[in-house]
Amino acid sequence: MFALVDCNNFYASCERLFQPKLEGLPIVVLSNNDGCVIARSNEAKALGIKMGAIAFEIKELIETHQVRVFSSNYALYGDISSRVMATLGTFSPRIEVYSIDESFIDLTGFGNLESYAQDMRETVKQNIGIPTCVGVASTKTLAKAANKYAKKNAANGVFVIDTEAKRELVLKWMEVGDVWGIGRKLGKWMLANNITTAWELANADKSWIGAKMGVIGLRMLKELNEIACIALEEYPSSKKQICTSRSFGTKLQEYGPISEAVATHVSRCAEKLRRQKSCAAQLTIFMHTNSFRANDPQYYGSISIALTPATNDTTELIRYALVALKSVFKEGYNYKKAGVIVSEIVSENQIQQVLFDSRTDRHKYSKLMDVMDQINGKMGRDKVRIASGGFARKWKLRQEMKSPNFTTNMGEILSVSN
DNA sequence: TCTGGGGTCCTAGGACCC
DNA sequence: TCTGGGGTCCTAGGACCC
Repeated sequence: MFALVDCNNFYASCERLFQPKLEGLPIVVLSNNDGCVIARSNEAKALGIKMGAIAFEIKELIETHQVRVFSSNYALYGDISSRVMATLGTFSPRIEVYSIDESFIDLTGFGNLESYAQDMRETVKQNIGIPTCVGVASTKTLAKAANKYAKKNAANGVFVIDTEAKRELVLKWMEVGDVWGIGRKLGKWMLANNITTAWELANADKSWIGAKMGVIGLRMLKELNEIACIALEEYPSSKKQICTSRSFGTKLQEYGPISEAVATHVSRCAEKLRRQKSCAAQLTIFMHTNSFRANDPQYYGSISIALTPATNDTTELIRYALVALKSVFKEGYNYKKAGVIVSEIVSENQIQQVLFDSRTDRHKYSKLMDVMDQINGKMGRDKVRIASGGFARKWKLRQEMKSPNFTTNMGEILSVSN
């Protein structure tokens, strides 16, 4: 049996943790650059604020109803997430952290699942302060469905599918578009073919689904019918591709600040590579204008270069990246976003060596990176960094309403006065 | 004025091999 | 008139997830 534990309105709940006066009030959290809504408290949902709503378009609604608005604070959410996951980890030897706010937990062999799930919820709420809901079932897809049902219908926040009647109840209640793995396109197609509920999908003609959706569809049918096809993944496999990209706070025309942004993104990618002990053999740089500004001339530039040998050295990656950037940068555009992708990722101890390496002192640089990571790990991100990342940060995000980093920065720790 | 960021898997088709 | 059988690798595009 799998439990799926999902935090309720996670980002909004995190913002409330250290500001309990916000309890009961509508809250929204905005995407990077304060662009659109990515999390809402129940009160905000009740006002009709949609997921993905564009911030400036709902300004009036926000003002009228005194909605509290936050810029996203990923340092906070990430830290709270790891605390939630650590607590959940005490409930089973096998847990898969599926996303920042969700975990699958193996409960095979556990007795009285209903009260055990209830206990997990209460412990997380007690220890961390984050509300959750729990769905339990024999496959991951059904656990997802049970969780969704619990969120809407279960007073105690828990639903266990342990009888055929309960499976039928949930699947008949669930819209087909809400099934895990059915997105916008397939959802539309299902409706056009008179499949409206998860139950109808579970009982649809196999060969017909197979023809349209291939093995993914067949797997989904099995999962909905209690045949588990998707295993618990306790240990995250290393990434095959790593991307760091950001929109700029304002539009940029000049090469200088854009190159600083790119250098900074490269540093992040290199850190992520080193954290998973791997190197990349390909580097892609992209940059583009704002496609929403219909009257602006548009440009999308991108270039990929091979790295031989594969590397995770920040200094080397930045050097390549800036050469690449020069070749795609064109004068005369209003740039909105730039990003870096590293791919063709290999384990750091399985690198194909090259005979004529331009760098003969790799071991020195590798030590340098170790030291940098150690210092930054202890003293905070970018305490030591490569100068081409710049200092003016003209490209930095708009984040006008960010809460303090209550749990990750000593300088911003909650202060209590009498 | 203002529209996020980061991933994975699968399939079809082309090019190539013996 | 007739033209085999069995593979692999790569890429682009489409779909999905949070």
